[in-house]
Amino acid sequence: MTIKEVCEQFNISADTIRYYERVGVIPPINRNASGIRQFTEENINWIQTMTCFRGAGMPIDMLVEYRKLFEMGDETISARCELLKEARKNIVEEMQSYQKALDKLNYKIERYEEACVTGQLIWTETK
Amino acid sequence: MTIKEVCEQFNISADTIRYYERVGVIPPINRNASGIRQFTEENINWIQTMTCFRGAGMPIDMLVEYRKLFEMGDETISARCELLKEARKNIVEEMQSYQKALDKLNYKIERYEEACVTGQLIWTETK
DNA sequence: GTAACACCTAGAGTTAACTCCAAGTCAACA
DNA sequence: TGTTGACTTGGAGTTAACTCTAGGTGTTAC
Repeated sequence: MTIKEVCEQFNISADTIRYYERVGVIPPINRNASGIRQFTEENINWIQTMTCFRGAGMPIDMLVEYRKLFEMGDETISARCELLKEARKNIVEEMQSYQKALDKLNYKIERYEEACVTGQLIWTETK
Repeated sequence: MTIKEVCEQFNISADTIRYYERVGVIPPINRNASGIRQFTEENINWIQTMTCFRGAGMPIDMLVEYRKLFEMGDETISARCELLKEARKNIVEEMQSYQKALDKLNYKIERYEEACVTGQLIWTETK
């Protein structure tokens, strides 16, 4: 698979993929005779996982750390598990913030929609 | 209320509050005779709302835009409503990404925990 | 054979959102 | 009265995560 196809599949730029390889978010990608990246199934799986985690705000250095541990083999299984649990904790917390904002937005949007109809904007809470 | 108390209440830095005032995320705060900010109830409400929205990734310039519209009075009600709907759309999308990552994390953590017990790491999916 | 195109590298530049710094003011206390 | 500590300002610096640029190579289309 070429870089272009990967870009299209995951909707990220070629620069981003090259950057991810450079810093170690994804493994080194094999090149063909003329130096062009040829992505294997396994490469694609890494990209899929890492872009998924990035999409939930997991920082680059945490992803790099995870991959490093992975490279070190089975003796890092519990370390990887702990890392992922920490990531999960962060994500759950983030989602709670998002939910709070969503509740507030829904409340405000409702009030604004009432106001559009009635011409009266009434906040029964400051939420 | 002093800046220190506001910091403690919302767990943000004084620099951030001053920055928010400077760029227009929150209204100009009244000063006492010696130039020190005195936060009113209404100021606090703004800070509460804006930090809530920021906590869900809503960008600064969108918050500034919202406040600008608010300052302009009732004729911007529908514009504010649209802005908040767009923000909500973004947040809902973000939450979906977060949920996907969370599912993947849960799957991986389960496999890793099995592996810690059995010594066997078995991925039945590449998710 | 040459033009267009997709790719490569190294390294510099950009952006958002803070965060820090220097220099100064003011109130309260020893 | 002087020093401590919380605050002020304008402006510079930082950080993460890309994103862009310049200069180059290899493959395909006419």
